[in-house]
Amino acid sequence: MDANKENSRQKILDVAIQLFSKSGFSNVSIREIAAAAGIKSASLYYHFPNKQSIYLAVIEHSFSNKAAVFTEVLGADKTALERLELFIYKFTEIMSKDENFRRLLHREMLDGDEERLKYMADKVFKEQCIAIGQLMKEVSPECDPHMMTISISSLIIHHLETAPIRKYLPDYKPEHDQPDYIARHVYELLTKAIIK
Amino acid sequence: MDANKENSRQKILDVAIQLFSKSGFSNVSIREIAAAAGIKSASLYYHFPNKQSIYLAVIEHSFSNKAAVFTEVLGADKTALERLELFIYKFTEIMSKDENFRRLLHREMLDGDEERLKYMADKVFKEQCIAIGQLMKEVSPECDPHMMTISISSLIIHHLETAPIRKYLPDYKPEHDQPDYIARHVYELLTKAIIK
DNA sequence: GTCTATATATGGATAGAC
DNA sequence: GTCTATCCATATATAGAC
Repeated sequence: MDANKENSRQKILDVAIQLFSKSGFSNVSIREIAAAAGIKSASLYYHFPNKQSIYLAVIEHSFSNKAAVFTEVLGADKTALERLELFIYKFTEIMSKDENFRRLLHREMLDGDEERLKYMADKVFKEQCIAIGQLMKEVSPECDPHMMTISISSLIIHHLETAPIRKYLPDYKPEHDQPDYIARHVYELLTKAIIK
Repeated sequence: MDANKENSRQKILDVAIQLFSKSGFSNVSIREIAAAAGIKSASLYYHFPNKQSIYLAVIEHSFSNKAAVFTEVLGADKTALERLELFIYKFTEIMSKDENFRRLLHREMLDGDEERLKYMADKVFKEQCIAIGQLMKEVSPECDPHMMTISISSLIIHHLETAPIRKYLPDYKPEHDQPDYIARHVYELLTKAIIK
């Protein structure tokens, strides 16, 4: 039946995102994906023409709908500074939960070709970047919106992404891994100068 | 002669760091490394027992001597704030020049096992983290030294590392890629609150 | 130290039955 | 839609000559 076709396709994508996120494109075999999806590798070729197309479907599926999440927060009926705070907390929370997305993003930054990077820029980031840039100019008119936007996302993503190594670094405390702690740190870093 | 042995070994490491940095461990073949080093793949096994050992040698070679570079800057006879500024500019400049190191680091964060992450923490970062943490407490006694240290390095590394995609993002200007511009942005972000 | 030749394994992909 | 069987390319690694 038709339901099986969609079921299998979805199952393949579900296991593939996990595997690709964990190990990267070339460290995941067709056989591995098929086994995790509960079918034989030949059957997988009924749903996708080749390995590359699975990966691209994973990227597209994983990156779509990310842009829309923050539109609400960034357009809320609050002061600019309140919206900034809200965005930082929301962004940290969402990024903290979606490790697959974070790692795929990370991998694409290293190995994505020009076409894929442009796709990500246009379809995943552009809309939010404009909104955050706008917000930053409201908060601080003379700032560089491009640099500030990158800085904010960098701070949040990097604190989350460095968790595996930070625990071996000086002054580490378990609460450093908690989304709210990270969000607070980032918000205060932006709004309070370290010198009085 | 003995010189040839060391020459070949060094040549292999030199080409291997470039290839591993560019494509990652599993996307580089022994044949590729051998060809780039000007020998046949069988000859490569005279110098290294297997592919993994080449990679580990590359990591060790590439990551050693990184820790010492900043000791001078961080120990300079200046005010804490001046040392912070000096460190940020120096760190940005060095990271900007050594793309191989940056990308290997990036890859290790994704794929490094516990042992390699611990090695990196101890041998590459620990010493500097302590120095920067100390410096930050001098500049701002009530700050969280662990979070501040990660934040500073994140900001710098991420601005450099996102260069390939930033050019497709809103408000991008070519000077955003220049080390001095990035360093200035980071220093001002830390020292000037975005709200007055 | 470097070579040629080759053993051996694994992975992507296809053919054709059910 | 999924299977079994198989082709073919590529990769790591070894054997043994020079």
